[in-house]
Amino acid sequence: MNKALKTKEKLLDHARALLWRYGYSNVSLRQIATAAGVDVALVSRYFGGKRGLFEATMEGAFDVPEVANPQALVDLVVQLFVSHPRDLGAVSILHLMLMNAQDEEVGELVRNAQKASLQSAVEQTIGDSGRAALFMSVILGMSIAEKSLHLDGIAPYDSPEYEAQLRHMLWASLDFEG
Amino acid sequence: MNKALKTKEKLLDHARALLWRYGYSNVSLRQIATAAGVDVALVSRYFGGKRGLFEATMEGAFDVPEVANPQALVDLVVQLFVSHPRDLGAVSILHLMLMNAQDEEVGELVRNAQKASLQSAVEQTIGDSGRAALFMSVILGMSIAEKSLHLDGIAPYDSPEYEAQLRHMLWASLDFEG
DNA sequence: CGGACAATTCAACAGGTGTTGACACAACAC
DNA sequence: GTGTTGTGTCAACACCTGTTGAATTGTCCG
Repeated sequence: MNKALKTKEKLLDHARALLWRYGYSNVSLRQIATAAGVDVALVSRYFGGKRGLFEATMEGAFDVPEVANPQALVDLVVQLFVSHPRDLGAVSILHLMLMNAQDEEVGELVRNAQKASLQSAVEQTIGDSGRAALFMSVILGMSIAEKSLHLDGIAPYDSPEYEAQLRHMLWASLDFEG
Repeated sequence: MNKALKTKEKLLDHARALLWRYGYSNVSLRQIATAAGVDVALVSRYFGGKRGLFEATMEGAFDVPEVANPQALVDLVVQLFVSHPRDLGAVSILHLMLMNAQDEEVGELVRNAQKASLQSAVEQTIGDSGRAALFMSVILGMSIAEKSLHLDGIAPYDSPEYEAQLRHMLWASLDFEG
């Protein structure tokens, strides 16, 4: 019983790393199983299939700490992306959104989960759903520009320039008067 | 000879519609060929394979009209996304970027083409590569938020609220002082 | 009509996918 | 020890993928 739990978590870890990063349909169960050092068949045995494995990886994925006010929210985002870019947390759920939200098979799952926890939390501390959406769009846009499109003008995550750009755009989103 | 050109273009049209929208690895040649009403084998015969077909669809994809100044650039973007959202142009090359820039097989191709034409054009009219990158990130972020994540707070493309949000964020990107 | 060549269809291929059921091995209960 | 259950391995399945070469149809010229 204990042993099985360990291999389940090994599968979950590598599934998160691969499925989130490269997208649900771009990673095969055999890749995941090989990375985890276990047999492919165990995925279907333990999680009921590929989709079940993916659903399991999303458990609590969008949980977010409570934040008092917009100022603190900006600081938190900056801290997550600039100061601790290596903490899988923020960067990897960004991959989860960017790579899987449009997938035909699991897209709705991702969108609903995001909406239910992350987005509603942001809306709550910002107060307005319009500004909250703009706030999210800044994070998404900056990330896409940097890591997916490799735009030259955007500094790497780890730099003070990136922090300045990110802060500027985040505050701009909060300044919007609808 | 003329007949072949017609079917080539039929293939190209449906390839653009499907590959750009759903991503290179999420669409099969048989889907494209069926949609175009031709045989799968013709893809390899005429374009040398799936990758060749995709490359052909990207010919001139990121070509962009010359724009005099940032003001006109903002107006153009607003016009493309708000006034004429049904014109395939802007929306579909956005899909091209969002769905394929991270693909393992054709990602670099897309990123290079984008960089070579669209991005450099934007940089030229804005004058600063940092602000230009932020400008692009606004478009990307707003699009992802609206069409991929389906954020509630963002109005649909066709509405005056969306135009106000878009204009606000675009100008904010141009206000950045690096 | 007949021939020549372009245009298209068809069947098959090798490889990869998720999933399944039968089997082998371990760990523990009695 | 034997038996039982949890745990993992293996081979095979049906299906889909991109690609290929041979066979077929279509089209225009003499």
